[in-house]
Amino acid sequence: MNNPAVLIIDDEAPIRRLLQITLESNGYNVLQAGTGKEGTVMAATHPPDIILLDIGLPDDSGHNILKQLREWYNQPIIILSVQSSEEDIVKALDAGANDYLVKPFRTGELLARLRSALRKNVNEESPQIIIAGDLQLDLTARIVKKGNEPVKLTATEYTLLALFAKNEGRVLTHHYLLREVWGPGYINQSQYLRVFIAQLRKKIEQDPNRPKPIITESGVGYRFTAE
Amino acid sequence: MNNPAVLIIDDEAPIRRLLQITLESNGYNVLQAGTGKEGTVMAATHPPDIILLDIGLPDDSGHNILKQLREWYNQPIIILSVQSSEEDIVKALDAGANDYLVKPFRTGELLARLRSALRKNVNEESPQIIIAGDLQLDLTARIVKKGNEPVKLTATEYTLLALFAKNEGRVLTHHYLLREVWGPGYINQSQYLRVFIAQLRKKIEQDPNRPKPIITESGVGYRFTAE
DNA sequence: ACCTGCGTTCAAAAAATTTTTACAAAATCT
DNA sequence: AGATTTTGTAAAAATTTTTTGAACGCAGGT
Repeated sequence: MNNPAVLIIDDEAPIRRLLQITLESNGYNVLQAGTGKEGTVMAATHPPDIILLDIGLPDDSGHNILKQLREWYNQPIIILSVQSSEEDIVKALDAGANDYLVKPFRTGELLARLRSALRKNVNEESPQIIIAGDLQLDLTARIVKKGNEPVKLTATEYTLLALFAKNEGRVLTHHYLLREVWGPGYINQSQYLRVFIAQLRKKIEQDPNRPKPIITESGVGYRFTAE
Repeated sequence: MNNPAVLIIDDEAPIRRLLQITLESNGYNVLQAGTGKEGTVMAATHPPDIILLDIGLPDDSGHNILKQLREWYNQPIIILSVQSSEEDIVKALDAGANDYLVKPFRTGELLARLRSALRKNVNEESPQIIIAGDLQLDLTARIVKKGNEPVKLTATEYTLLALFAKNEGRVLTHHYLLREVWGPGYINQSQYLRVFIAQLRKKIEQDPNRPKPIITESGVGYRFTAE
């Protein structure tokens, strides 16, 4: 991964600044938020590769923010907290946190735990080239070919298709697709989805005899299949 | 995951025993090894879902064992250690450990970190697949296959079948099915149920010689059976 | 200022699904 | 066995969802 993006959610500006310096000098792109609300918005608009969340924020209990984030955010979340009680730690981990560091923490350890949390996700992203019928997706190069002809896709179309390719065979709900492609604020705009599915189909659809690669699951969502 | 298997590699028998009792009473299957060598062999012969590795063993530096395990073992490894120096922690995490707990650790925290480490693997893989005769339900992908042919189900039909599959062998009352599938306001619309049971049967019914998978319990409800 | 490409919105047509209705078949009770 | 209740099936009507075409507006480039 090139320059992973880290979102820091912490109400103490000095700590944010310290973290920013440390992280940036170690090759991370740093985003910051001073409140939980700001943090959830930023996570939605610029989804980072990992979140550092300080529990004990002014505008909302950090646990609520964690819960809120976990409803849709699937990347690692590391908790930073002055609370060292077992109860706090267990609560946060069971709410979906991946790790919990007690403040004051050691910089080297934080960096190591960041690397550890990010490592897994790298391993998961296995085949970067996906074949589906006569379709060929190169997710790293962002190139789509049908047969041997390159297919020209717009940004949104590509995001949508890539999402399908990464979840081949699985049904993706309208809800999920809208949130991933357009953002959490668009989960009711199913019309967008319909229009773009139609456009995608027009561009990537194969011989009429073959089964179509994007299957409609009426009332539920869509499924992309390689068969 | 049903009863995840945990491998404890620790040279102190009392600690192993303590861990065993704690873990078993929390629904884990426990494997034990008193030396690093024994541990690597056991991990290879009975691959556990997660490993608890005490660094500081007699026959080999724990770090070497960690490195050795990581050459092929992809499940989470949590380090337990009396060493709390930053150097040790960073070294272990960078060698592939997923977490690092300093002894003496708190039991609740250990359990929470176990859950956290296992959670990811559950989410990422292990599709929940239920087999019933020649029927195959993939509850995560929302796919139903009969033999090798995919079966096309509507949203309601699928909800109903998934409910049956999750309660295989159990009688589900009309009342219950109507409430779960259509909602609490529909518990008297038994006609809906009849129609959809008929449609489901038409789609998933097997060879006429086989017993039918959806059994009518007259006056009570229906039962789905895998045999 | 004028294109052009892209994303969004709207609306009507088409398709799929659910609900309703009516009646046949089966099971249960007396 | 006969009556009664419960269940199964088919087809229609009603509703929902999807597809499709067209048009609008914004932003970047010329």
